[in-house]
Amino acid sequence: MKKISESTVRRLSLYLRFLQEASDGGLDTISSDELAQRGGTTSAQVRKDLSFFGSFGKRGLGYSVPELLRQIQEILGLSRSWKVALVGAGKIGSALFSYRDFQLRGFHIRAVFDTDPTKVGAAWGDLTVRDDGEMDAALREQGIDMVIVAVPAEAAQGVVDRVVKAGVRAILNFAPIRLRVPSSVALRNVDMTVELEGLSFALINR
Amino acid sequence: MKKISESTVRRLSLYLRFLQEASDGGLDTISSDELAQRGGTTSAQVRKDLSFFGSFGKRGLGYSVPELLRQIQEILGLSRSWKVALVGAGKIGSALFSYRDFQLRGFHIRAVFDTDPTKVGAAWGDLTVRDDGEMDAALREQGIDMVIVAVPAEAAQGVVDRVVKAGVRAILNFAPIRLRVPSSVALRNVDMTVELEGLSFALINR
DNA sequence: AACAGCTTGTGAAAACATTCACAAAATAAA
DNA sequence: TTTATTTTGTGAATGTTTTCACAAGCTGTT
Ligand SMILES: NC(=O)c1ccc[n+]([C@@H]2O[C@H](COP(=O)([O-])OP(=O)(O)OC[C@H]3O[C@@H](n4cnc5c(N)ncnc54)[C@H](O)[C@@H]3O)[C@@H](O)[C@H]2O)c1
Ligand SMILES: NC(=O)c1ccc[n+]([C@@H]2O[C@H](COP(=O)([O-])OP(=O)(O)OC[C@H]3O[C@@H](n4cnc5c(N)ncnc54)[C@H](O)[C@@H]3O)[C@@H](O)[C@H]2O)c1
Repeated sequence: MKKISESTVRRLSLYLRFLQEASDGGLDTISSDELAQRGGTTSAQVRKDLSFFGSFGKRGLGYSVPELLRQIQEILGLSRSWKVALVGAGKIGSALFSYRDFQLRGFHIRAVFDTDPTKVGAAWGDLTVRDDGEMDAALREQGIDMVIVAVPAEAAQGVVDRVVKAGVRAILNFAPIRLRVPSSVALRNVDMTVELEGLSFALINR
Repeated sequence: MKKISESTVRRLSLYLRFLQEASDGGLDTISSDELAQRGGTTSAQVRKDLSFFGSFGKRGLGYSVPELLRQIQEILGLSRSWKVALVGAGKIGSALFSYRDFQLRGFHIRAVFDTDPTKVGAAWGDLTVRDDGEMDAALREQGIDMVIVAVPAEAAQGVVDRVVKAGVRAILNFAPIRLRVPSSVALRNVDMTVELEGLSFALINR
């Protein structure tokens, strides 16, 4: 299969979101142009993005909202549910844990780990925060698909090495550090400092 | 001035971080190749990125760590301090508020707003959570440079319209929605669902 | 059945970003 | 001083992504 760019995948996520809104609004067809306007892109871009995966539209008409919704969910792997573990039960960890949108889209947090004895044992929803030492075995036993890393930067690489060794192949990292992972592991970083610095640059350059 | 790409700016942020580490480690020169390896890029890329802004290195030697540190801070606008307001004193808002890295890099949260009467009036550090109704005037009075939007998606566009009208020209958005802003306003989105969906796509495509 | 009005799907062109490759400059050693 | 070694800065080459532009296909109308 042809290599799909990261920007295409990001845009598919956005299209999916608009389709959901359109669907909630009772709309049943949508054109590439409408999709584009909502996403701040062009209709040609929308069509090109979709064309990597097939032809889902009807000329003269546009796309069937429920049909395209289903197709993009399929493409992105969202028709199944994913088992997620959260490492680091701190401030950002707890915000993420209670974030309903994740559940809603099929990302289910099934385990939470921390090293802090004052946090281990705490009840979080229907889970218990477990000791970090149990992580390696638990990831395998529970068949965890993805790990969210929300530990301090100094601890992050160590955690990730163990996570990778345990066979997990997708990681979402919140620590402000460039993690090293084998190329077989998918890694995304959420780096808020980089975003703020980008804004700073924009402010002084106009 | 030539247009600088967003990827270049992102990488500058990363270089800055490595330079800080190098500086803390007592290193006083660094080569484009060392910088590249830490950032998962190539030495040519590092040199090209820097070349948009000047020549900071010495052939045969590399870059002076403190000098390049200062230069990149200057380029990114980090030699001054920025006044930031936080809108939405919820779970993610409170995590962000207590995030020390922001302060450390010159982003100072100077005001927090919320609509919820049970939150308004609460003491957050040396600030008081203020009523959302006071926001428009306060942004101007305090000379706020940037706003962090951490309100529910439904409320985000409304908040942003007011923020823009109040003259703020940089926004960091956490709500899972595509905000519309005039092109004179810099906008960055932190969209965790998009990242998770990217991981999902990666998992089913190898 | 033919025509008018739209919108898709897609090669080709244009714009943009990364990598290559090497002359130029700096240092240190002979 | 000359030579060997290192690493920058940068045009040119290559690779990637976006935009353009239009034939092909679908619907509804006459
Ligand atoms: N708070 C924010 O808004 C924010 C924003 C952006 C990035 N981050 C980053 O996210 C990470 C967490 O930030 P936070 O504010 O939640 O910090 P925090 O101190 O509140 O939480 C970190 C948690 O990780 C736990 N921990 C430490 N080592 C561990 C290990 N080896 N295994 C498991 N758990 C371990 C700690 O006990 C603590 O509970 C940091 O890297 C931070 O830079 C935070
Ligand atoms: N919690 C997370 O981990 C997380 C992760 C990613 C994105 N987000 C997004 O961040 C936003 C906030 O999420 P949260 O979990 O903190 O929700 P939350 O409900 O805890 O907080 C939202 C806060 O915004 C306030 N608010 C509502 N309308 C407002 C207005 N017009 N002006 C000012 N304040 C207003 C509410 O009173 C509440 O205190 C949401 O858009 C959410 O989708 C949250």
